[in-house]
Amino acid sequence: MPAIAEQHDWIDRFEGLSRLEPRIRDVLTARSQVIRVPANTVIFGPGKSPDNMLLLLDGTVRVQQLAESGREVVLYRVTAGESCVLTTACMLAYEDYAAEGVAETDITAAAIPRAVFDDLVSTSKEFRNFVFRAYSRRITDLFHVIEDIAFRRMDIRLAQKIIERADTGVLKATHAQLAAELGTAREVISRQLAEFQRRGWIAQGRGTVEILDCDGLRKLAET
Amino acid sequence: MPAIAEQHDWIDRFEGLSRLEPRIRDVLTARSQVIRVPANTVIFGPGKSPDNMLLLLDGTVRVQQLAESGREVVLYRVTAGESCVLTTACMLAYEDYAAEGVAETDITAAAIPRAVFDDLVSTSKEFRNFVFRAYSRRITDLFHVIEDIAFRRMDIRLAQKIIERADTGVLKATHAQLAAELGTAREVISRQLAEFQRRGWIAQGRGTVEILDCDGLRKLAET
DNA sequence: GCCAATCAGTGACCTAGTCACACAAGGCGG
DNA sequence: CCGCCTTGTGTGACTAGGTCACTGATTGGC
Repeated sequence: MPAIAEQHDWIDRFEGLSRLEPRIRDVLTARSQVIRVPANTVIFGPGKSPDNMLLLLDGTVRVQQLAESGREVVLYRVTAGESCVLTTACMLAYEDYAAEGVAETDITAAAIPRAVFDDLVSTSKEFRNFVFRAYSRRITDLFHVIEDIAFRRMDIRLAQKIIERADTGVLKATHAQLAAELGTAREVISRQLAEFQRRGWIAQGRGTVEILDCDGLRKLAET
Repeated sequence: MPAIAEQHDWIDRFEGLSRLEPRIRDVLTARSQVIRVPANTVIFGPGKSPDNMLLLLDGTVRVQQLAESGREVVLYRVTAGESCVLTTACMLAYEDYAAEGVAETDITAAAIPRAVFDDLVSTSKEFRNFVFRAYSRRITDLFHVIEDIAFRRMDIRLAQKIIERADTGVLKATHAQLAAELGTAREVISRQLAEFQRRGWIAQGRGTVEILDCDGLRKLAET
């Protein structure tokens, strides 16, 4: 059986939980459970609300909005060290969401049952802060999405997305995936990428975009 | 001095607070304050976070997103009997919002200081539910905005908006205001309204839209 | 009655999304 | 290794929506 300190270990991966009251740390570790979920699992979605709040330990969860037309937009990603507060919102769901959360990689997460969540919110000021800050962050993310979609040009948004998601200089994604990411149509992406290529900023392969001139992209993205 | 029952009165205007624990009702009334704010006051916005959570007793608050370009979108409205949870989010602000809340009419609201809010969340399960439900509702609203902007046609959105906001059959709003409402440009509204008029669905005046054929509009809106 | 501010209409032009394709690259069973 | 199927990409024609630069109309204030 692992020592208490070891059990507590994962909590420290959450910035917002570092100052959690010791007593609360015990409750959190004792009454939550570390779970593993394979990539591409739908964690929550229309008609599928989970009964646990998830604190992501490893991997990323993509939260996206689906339209009846089949088009999509990515709203935000939950990365390791963050909580999926919308899960909480789903648990208390006022109405069914049109959004879904998908495991983008294999993930491990601490699952906090609803009752425990309620208990923690009630008894720990630090946990309350953590939860409200997480909400705040997500709402800010949504505001950015709205601003982007409503007011920014596609070429700029695409350039940003490429920079943001191509850590190694090569982005593995099809045009269709990038379109879903930005809430537009595949053809639009194809045309924009063709233009980027013509300008020598990128090279394309089947399912990949390679950055050749990051500065070129960045200059556009910062417009 | 008003009787306790009378002091509690406003609480009952909030559906979500009807089952509040009696002890909590007392705290809420004793430690919150009813305030009045004239129309067009900016309640919160970039660089202006309030230190109270507001429960709206009368009037409406319009929450809108501003772009540097000067364009706007209305995100949602808070009406009497609802709480302005984003106010809370602002209080704990993770980051400055690009959104602002404006009193659309003269309003009266119960202001709950931050400390009291925290206290209530901690001690009352009913109040917690109320708060989380309010968050959930707002997030749902934001999802709808995203869906609308990203995937729906302007003519449909405009028709819906007209129906939604013209209770008496006459809508008092300039083209520019409708454009800000939907996050588009004034010219687009002008052209769409001209088309609606041509079809005999509406009549226009300076700053007004009169519905002539609600069924016509509705048929479009339900597409 | 005049002026300035506000509101609405319009054409030209550009960006974005839709539709209907053609075509190319890999994957795989035979 | 070949044909075939799936998936990914390219393209032209067209519609919808957004921008720009105007004009003209209405109205409230002096």
